[in-house]
Amino acid sequence: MADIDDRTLDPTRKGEPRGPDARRHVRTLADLARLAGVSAGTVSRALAGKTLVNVETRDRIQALARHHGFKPNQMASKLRTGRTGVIGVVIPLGQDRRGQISDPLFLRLLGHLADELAECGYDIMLSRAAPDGTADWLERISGSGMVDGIIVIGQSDQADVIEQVAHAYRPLVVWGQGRSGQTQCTVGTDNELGGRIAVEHLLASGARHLAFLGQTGAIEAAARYRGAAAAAQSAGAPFVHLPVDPAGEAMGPQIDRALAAADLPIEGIVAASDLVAMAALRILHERGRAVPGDVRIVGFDDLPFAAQTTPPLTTIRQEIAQGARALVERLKARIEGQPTRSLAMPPRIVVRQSTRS
Amino acid sequence: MADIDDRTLDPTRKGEPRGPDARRHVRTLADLARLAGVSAGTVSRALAGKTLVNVETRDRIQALARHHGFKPNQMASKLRTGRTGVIGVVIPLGQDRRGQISDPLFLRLLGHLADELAECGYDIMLSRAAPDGTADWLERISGSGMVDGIIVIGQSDQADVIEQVAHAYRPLVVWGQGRSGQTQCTVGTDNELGGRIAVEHLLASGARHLAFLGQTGAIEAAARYRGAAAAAQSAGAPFVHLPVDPAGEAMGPQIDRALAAADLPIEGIVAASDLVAMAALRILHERGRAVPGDVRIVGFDDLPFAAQTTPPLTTIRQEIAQGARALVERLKARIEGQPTRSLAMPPRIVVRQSTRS
DNA sequence: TAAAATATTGAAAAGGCTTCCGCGATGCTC
DNA sequence: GAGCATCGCGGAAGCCTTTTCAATATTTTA
Repeated sequence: MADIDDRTLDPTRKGEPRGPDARRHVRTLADLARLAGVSAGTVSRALAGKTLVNVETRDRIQALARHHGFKPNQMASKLRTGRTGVIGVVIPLGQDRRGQISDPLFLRLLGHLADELAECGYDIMLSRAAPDGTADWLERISGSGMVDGIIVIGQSDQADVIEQVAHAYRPLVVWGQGRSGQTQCTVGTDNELGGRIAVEHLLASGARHLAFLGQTGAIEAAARYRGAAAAAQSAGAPFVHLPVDPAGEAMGPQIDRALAAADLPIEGIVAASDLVAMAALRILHERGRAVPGDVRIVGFDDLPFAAQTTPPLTTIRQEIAQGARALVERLKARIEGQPTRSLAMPPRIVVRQSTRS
Repeated sequence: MADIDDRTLDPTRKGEPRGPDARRHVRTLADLARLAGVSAGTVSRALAGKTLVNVETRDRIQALARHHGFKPNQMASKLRTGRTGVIGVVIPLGQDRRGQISDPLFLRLLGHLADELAECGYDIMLSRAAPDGTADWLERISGSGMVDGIIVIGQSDQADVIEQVAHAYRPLVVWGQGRSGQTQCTVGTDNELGGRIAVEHLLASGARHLAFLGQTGAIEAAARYRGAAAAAQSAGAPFVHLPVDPAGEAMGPQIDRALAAADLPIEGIVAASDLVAMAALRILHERGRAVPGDVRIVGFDDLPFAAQTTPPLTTIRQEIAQGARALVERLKARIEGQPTRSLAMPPRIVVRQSTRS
């Protein structure tokens, strides 16, 4: 560990943390009001840009505030108005993944949400919640007046808890697989359709003996599997499930074993995610099976790296930018008390070399 | 777009949003105090778990609060105590990347920060800031009493602005490349050392004609290049710079051109990031150049997919989990007014097949 | 020119919580 | 049994804004 020269401790600035030239006496509206020779109320109105103040006093006060680097205390403001301007974004951690937000898709969705919410003036309060069996992880956020609304990214295994909270707390939207008859408003990809599209594409490209690679514990992966299996069945194509753990180090050997265990020579693979597909590409290459020559592979998500695999990966693309927009739009509607409908976005297949012969 | 059945609009719950059985009269401490037959102060102490209240009244009040689903209003609490329990995490967007947090390393670091901060009871306020030439994007957050401290992820091209704010606002730490003589406290990888390690590894594995692949606009990438170039020079090995754009769609063709343009047969490549390295692997494979046989490649970051490329990628690993811990630890120290030192973590090379002959 | 309307501003009341201060009541010491 | 420390709790001040409400000052209208 190399230490870098650091002059953080400036002895001349020991007591009060004050600005460059001691103009930091201004901490509250009242301070600024005194300086401007008006009342606190007027300052408040002026800084809020209200028209009820004389234009020139307003400009004068704003200039003064800028000069002193004064920003009204947000906590007081939020308390008074009852509006926080903050949206809680919470990612429930399933019991399997311990203490680490790992899903790259969620992370990217978060990035898009940050854009969308910033666009309409909201700040984001991020919580990675470790469900503990009760609904407390969610109610801690919804019930404390900290946020104006909540976006839950991924239900994990907490769909029931979320549903329960959604009954009493309206400004709440969820990214994930929707279920019919639910109260909560979900936005997500139609995973079942995605699985079907993948299988149909494989069949059309000439593959007949198919496999689904990856675990189906998550509700989304299960839907993908269902769709794929249904499509294979209706085409009369053989279809097996090869479960491998997407997170662990051992994914390589697992895929290896799974492929070896299949008693048919697999010709087409639907992977539960791009990362699984990528690992499969590598394993197959190492075993000397050509892609797409011997085996074709379809991934899921279309993360940025999917275009850079060897060979580039055909994949079922989730439109997360669009999803983020839909989530925010619905949340805003719900905050205003309007009704919303859940949305299952149809995925789109992006065909690259891994299925092109 | 398929619509899912949604019973969100329950006509029986039109007016006040109240809980299942109308026990939602409890909105404030005073309400609960009335119910419990004590004063508001006592309720406050009881819910805070203070020892100044009788154990049995405390338990009684806590049970009552739980039963009514009451959580103290955070805004009021924060206003009163002056402590927000919130850390601002801000990612400045350089002018090049327009409106999208894209760097997967930053996103992963964010995940680790979420873990670390949750650990010590902090919430995260996430801001993706679009710098506008002034320091306002940062002061908006630091100056408004919204957060107890700030973590900046990646300086982008705002190092000077950050430095300026750091003079007046102490609870601020930065992820990124440190510079000597700075006031701000940075934690980051020693990128220069990383570049050097990569080149030394390539040289040791027998490659002599080397190239650095990727742009050096970002301060971190520039340091990697510097280290690599210095190591190559001191070994007397030929070294060229092939700039390609890491973000755009056109990276493939760019790499193609860059490799074709080099007048020497490149034997070893240091990539600016894993994603660039991955694209290079693909291009080389398509052109029939064997990795590691003809060319060896070293990536940078060690993102999860680096282990799954074909062949698996040797890469300079950034210890971001450790980095997140260091950031939070330093931030806590600074919040308490203690001095801190910047930290440049030595990276570690992870050797995989892409450099193993 | 008087009356009414408008434009600005000040004073003060929330908003919900935390915490200092102080008062009874209880337990202890000698 | 008197004096003293402790305990448990109620009362009230204060955190800093926003937003009425009312009061002046300025115009406009009749």
